[in-house]
Parts: sequence; C-alpha cells; structure tokens
Amino acid sequence: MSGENRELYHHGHHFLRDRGDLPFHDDLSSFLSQRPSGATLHDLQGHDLQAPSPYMSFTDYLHGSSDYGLLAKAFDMSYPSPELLGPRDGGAVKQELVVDTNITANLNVSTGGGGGGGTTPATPNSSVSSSSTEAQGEEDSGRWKKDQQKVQEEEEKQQIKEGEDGGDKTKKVNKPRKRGEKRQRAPRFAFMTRSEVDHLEDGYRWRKYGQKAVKNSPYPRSYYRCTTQKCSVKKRVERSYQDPTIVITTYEGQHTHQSPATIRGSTHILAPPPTVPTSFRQDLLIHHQMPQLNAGSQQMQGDANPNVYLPTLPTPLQQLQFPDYGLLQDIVPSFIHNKQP
DNA sequence: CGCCTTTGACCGGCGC
DNA sequence: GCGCCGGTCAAAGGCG
Repeated sequence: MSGENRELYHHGHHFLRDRGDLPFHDDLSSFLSQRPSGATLHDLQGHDLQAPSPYMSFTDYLHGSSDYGLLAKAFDMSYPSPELLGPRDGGAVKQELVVDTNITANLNVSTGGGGGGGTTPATPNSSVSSSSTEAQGEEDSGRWKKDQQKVQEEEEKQQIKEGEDGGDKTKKVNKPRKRGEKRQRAPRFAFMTRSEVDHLEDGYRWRKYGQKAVKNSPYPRSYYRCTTQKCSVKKRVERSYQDPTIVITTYEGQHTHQSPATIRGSTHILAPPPTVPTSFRQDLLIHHQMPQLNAGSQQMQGDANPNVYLPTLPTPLQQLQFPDYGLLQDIVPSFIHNKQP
C-alpha cells in the first residue's frame, strides 16, 4: 500500500463546452476517446483553440475573484455572459471547461496519510490529471437566475404558509429550506485522474453521502461532503466509462479551513488562504502544460509573469517538488508529502 | 462510541 | 401533468 510508483501523464488539453450538468459521460467520454497527443488545445471537434494568455496562471484566474469566466476568456472561449445568451435547449446555459493536463512523472509515493478518516482508500496509482472549471455562473446562467426569481416568490409563499398552518411537513426528506437558503451551486472544478481507486486522497476528510448510478455508465457516481464543520465543499467522484482507469473528480465550493493533512504535517508548507479554492490548486499541473501549450503555436512573451510557467522546465518530478508545491498539495498531497525528504 | 458507508426514498428542476 | 434525472437525506449497519 505504500511506495507505489505513480505516473503522471501528459497529453493534450481539451476544452469542452458543456450544455449540461457536467455530463461527463457524454462530453468527457468523447473527450477521452479522442485524446490527442499534440500540444494544442482542442475543442470537441478537434479544432485548435488558442492557447491562454501567458500572463496568467490558472490559479491567477481562479483566484481572481472567482471569475471563472476569465479562465474561459483566457482560452479564447468567448465566455458568454448569461445576459447575452438566449436559453439554450430551453434551459440553462452552462459552460464547461475541461483541461486535460496530463503530466508524466514517476513518483514514489506512499499513501495512507491524508486524513481520510482511515477509511478512505489510498490512491495507488494516481496520475493523469485534468481539470475542468465550471464557470461560476454555471447554473446561474439560466437555471440559477430563474431560481433566484423563484426564491423570492417561494419565500413569500413560505411565509404565508407558515403563518397559516405552521408549516407541518411530514415528508421524510422534506427539509424546508430556510429563507434565502436555496439551492446554490458553488463553482465547480473537475479534473481527471488515472487511478485505481475512485476516491482520491486529497488531504481532506470526506463523508460519503450518496451514490447514484450514472446514466449510460456502469460506474456509479459518489457524492462526498467535507466533514469539517461549516465547510460545505462537496465533491463528486465518478469513473469514466470510456476509460475506466480514469476517475473524474468534481469539486464544488471552497474549503473554509486548512487541509487536515497540512495541519497534521505542520510542515513549512504554507496553508493556502481560505479564499483560494483549494481544489483549484493545480498550478503545477497547469504550469506543466503551459509550455507545451505554447510550443509551436503561441510564442511566450518574454516578460511573462514568472508565476505562470517556466521557460525551462525541470523534470516533472522536480517540478512537483517546487517550493510552492503547497499549491498542489490539495490535489495530490500524498504525492508531495511522501516525497519530502 | 464515534465516524463512516450503504442505500432506498425523496425533492426539485426540466423536458415532453 | 407526468416522468426522468441529478442531487440529497437519513436510517441502518459496519468498523476500529
């Protein structure tokens, strides 16, 4: 269970425009099935997309006011504002960005650490990583906006009802939402990992609260919630049915606390600021891809933000040992921690 | 005993 | 209005 070799692959980058609720089994599957080997960006049709601005890192985007639209913009995806978009398919307008950022690296990693309440399976085989970001507006665009309207109406109704009959709900799962407490969706971020286990160790403690069969897939989708009080981060884990070796993890929300693993280790690692969506910290992965991104297509600007990516990249392994690997430790903390001398 | 997973039921949104 | 579907709840049971 420990000291397994892990491989991080690297290949192309993909961007998906999503129309559904992270329909990984539709889009991702095609995505996976046509993984290119080149260093260019592709949309689902295989068209090349422009590389993102070299001036910003993914984290920059992600940190930046949580405006995931920026990310899309950076990838020249003409991220539309909800206002500009008519209802698509009569419903919500969503945008999905999937970045396939495979990295090749060999790591000797012993798993185990990571919090996981002891029951979380280790991650014997992590690797491929890909990330996907759902614009913050995601469900906001269509559905969410609608919802917002409804909320008020319903709140009013609720108030009236409560006044009338004390609001006796005998249904089982009928938890009346409090005023204003309505189904809100935090920004989501998904990435793919080649792994034998579904639930990847990421340094946080998760409680599984549901599992559903996934349409068109033999593999179920599991729902996890961060066990830390007041932390409402959730994550969904499912396996690609096209490539069962790939696990698709979707994080939703931001941790309001430090990673238990980080605390426990209490190394010199700087705990990331809570404002930073820890799930998004894949800088190193992203950094990795960047040079390739630009290779042969877009020229690196000489004065590019050093925060972005390095002109001369160390080996993947070296990179993963970056001093600031704390950025990555939420994603692959066990890699890192165990690699520490 | 505390924490976790499992699992069937339920809710709410959406398309037809 | 109805059915489908994704997401969530919560009781029950397992495990260390």
